[in-house]
Amino acid sequence: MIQPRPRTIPEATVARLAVYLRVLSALADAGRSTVASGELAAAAGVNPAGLRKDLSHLGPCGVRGVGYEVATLRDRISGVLGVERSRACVLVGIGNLGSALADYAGFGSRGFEFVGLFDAAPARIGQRIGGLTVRPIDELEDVVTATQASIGVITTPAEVAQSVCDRLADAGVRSILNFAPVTLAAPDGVDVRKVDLSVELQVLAFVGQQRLVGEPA
Amino acid sequence: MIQPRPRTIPEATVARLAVYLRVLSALADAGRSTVASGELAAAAGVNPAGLRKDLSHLGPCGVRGVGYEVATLRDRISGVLGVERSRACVLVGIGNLGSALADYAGFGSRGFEFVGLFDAAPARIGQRIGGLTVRPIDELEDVVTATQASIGVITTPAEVAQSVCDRLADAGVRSILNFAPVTLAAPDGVDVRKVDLSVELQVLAFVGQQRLVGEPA
DNA sequence: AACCGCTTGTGAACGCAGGAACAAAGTCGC
DNA sequence: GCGACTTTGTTCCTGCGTTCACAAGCGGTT
Repeated sequence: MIQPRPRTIPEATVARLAVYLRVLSALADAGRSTVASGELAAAAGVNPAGLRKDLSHLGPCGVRGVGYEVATLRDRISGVLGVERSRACVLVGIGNLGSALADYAGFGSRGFEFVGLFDAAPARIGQRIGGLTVRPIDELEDVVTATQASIGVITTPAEVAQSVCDRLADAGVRSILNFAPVTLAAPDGVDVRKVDLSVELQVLAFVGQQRLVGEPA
Repeated sequence: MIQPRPRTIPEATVARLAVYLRVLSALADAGRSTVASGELAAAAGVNPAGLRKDLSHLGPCGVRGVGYEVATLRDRISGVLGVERSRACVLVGIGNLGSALADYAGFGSRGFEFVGLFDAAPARIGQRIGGLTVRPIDELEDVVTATQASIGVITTPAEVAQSVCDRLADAGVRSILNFAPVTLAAPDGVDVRKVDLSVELQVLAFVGQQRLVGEPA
């Protein structure tokens, strides 16, 4: 399976492809067979021209004058994003947020499978969430090794996030999604991505108040 | 209180300011009095020059040859972000994720106060989370009006997110943070910001697999 | 009092993402 | 069979964000 296309896809495009994929799945379930870029862009909340440019990274996959075939495009994006391959993930920190992620059915249909839930609190160990049992943090390395998990999710308190990150990296995890409100340092070859819920809220509030000042109309 | 500075601050800068604020608070708690841009940038995970440019939007607030005074800079950023003003927020959808947000103490210290938790499921109504009682969704409009809440957070299932968004907007909420995996439409004047956890995971996985292909070393 | 080292703040160049406009291509109607 | 319409794929351009590099300024030292 050769790849004659430019092998790099911008990160912003990848994020939008995931959104398109969700919309296309909904359209397919609704029985739609084709869709034009304008409609798809409206459903995804983006500009039609930008959408077509995003799709052009996958090579030609539409029919001029008609639009895109829903099922075909969905499968094409699935293939590029690697949805059909199952990826083993471990999740550390089973508080409310960790429970929410472990319980979220949406991950399974996107190729992500949690193979281990870990926490340090004895009270949480043994809980069953989303078909898995919470295990003590000491077993982290063993599980990562045994399952070849490549993705780790950190939903611990900030104080222990760095040590968890170090242990994940040492155990061989190459991609880490961090929800703890700290900036993590990781060795080269390990990609850390941060999601900070309070920062999102802060930005939202700021643009809101700035709009009031800018447009006192 | 005049503002001779350019009154627009880039959104990307605002997001980083929130991160700097957190780091500065930690430094202040640790007893540090001054900090240089290099150290602060390392702690925040950004480029030193970019950090200085970000701070330049607030006007001069450092001392050349020395660095930044921790407490002063912290207070300056707090003022710009409006942390000290309390903002009333409502949260709709008290599942695992909603509970995690309602329970997260970090919001209170950033100027965000939840004044209403809502859910449609009778089983959840009456639960107490983070000092508040979950109320039926029917009371949403009344609470928003009474508290003048300006921020709404949606953590409902995707199917009902749009209707909740409509009701929030009608009730007068101007800023909405959406965690449901759908793209919401809102009238002009209402700012919707989306956080999609599965998209984050998807992007993380993609760059991880792309790195393997790109650098087979 | 003058020098030196350190750090900030800013100006310029680079690269990238986003938007608009246009040509290619395929389908539908006559 | 031919023309016109629709929609894609691409190209150009504009603006923003990021990075590098340097001048300005302050404290400490002699």
